Amino acid sequence: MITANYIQRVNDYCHQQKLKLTPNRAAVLAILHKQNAPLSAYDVLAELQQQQPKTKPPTVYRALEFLIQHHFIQHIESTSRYLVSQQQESFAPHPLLICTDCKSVTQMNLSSELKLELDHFAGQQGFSLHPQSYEFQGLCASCQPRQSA
Amino acid sequence: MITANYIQRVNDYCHQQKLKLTPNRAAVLAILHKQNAPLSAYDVLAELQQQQPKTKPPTVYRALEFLIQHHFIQHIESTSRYLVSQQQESFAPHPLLICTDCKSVTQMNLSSELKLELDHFAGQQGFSLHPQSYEFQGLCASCQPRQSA
DNA sequence: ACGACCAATGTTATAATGTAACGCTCAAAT
DNA sequence: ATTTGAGCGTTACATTATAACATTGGTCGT
Repeated sequence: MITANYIQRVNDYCHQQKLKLTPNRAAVLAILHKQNAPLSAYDVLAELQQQQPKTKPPTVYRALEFLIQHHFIQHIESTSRYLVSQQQESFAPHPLLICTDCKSVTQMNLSSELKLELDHFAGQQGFSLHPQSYEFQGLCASCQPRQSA
Repeated sequence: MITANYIQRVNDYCHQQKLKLTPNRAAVLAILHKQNAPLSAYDVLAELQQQQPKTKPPTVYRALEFLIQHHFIQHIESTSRYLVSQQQESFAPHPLLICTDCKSVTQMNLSSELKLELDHFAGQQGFSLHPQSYEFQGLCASCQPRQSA
């Protein structure tokens, strides 16, 4: 999806929900969408500074915080990167698969049965899970040891 | 379990496995075990410096790396803390529940069926999961909004 | 015993990530 | 018209982590 169209769509959604997609926030989201890859806050900062050289870290972090809170992006904890959420009908996070070797990230879909089971196990410890804010570590297809034939 | 006994047990295990639990590594593990709570690398450093004032960050990070690699401790990615793995029969990580409010952490047990299902979903994306290196975000019992009766 | 080797550690310096605190502005609410 | 509060600018700093190189100390082959 073209970034401009995507931003427009997010903008519409924000109007509906009475959220303010300010120019800063839109710019940060656009940068993440255009790259479509996990970026560090300072990667985003560097991009922003192309447009507005005086931008400082808190500006970026504040925008990221807003975008995370409303599920437009996800914070990848294990690599300190930020990624646009793959969107189906609505804006929501997805469980992430993190390759511990090459650090690549894939968004995963879990069945609703499986989500219920996870809720159940978490509930045994008194926890209520945020929907789909999970990270799983493993090895991606390219980083798995090859079979010797 | 008393820390001295625990360290002894780890030491025995390391001998069996031909791993070297050096004094540094043992000291770091003992600190984490004694506190039995998620500690930052610099918390550990401060403790170590009580015993050996000239200790520097790389010493701690190297010990942590060893301890993580062999599953004696886990790195909590979302809070940059380190925690002794709860041990059943063997040394292995556990899925973690992280409270996004108070940052408390609980180790969770999943059924083996559930683990298989997770492997299945990850496999659809070509991923092979490391056993139980998962983090789930949610709210712990104390941080959940109360029902108004 | 001797030296070659290698893993672990010591040491210096710095990189990368994230935040506290304060003040300004501007639009919305009263 | 004032008040209020969210968003942002700015300074300074805190926290987390690592690169790079020197040193030590034990193990192995000869």
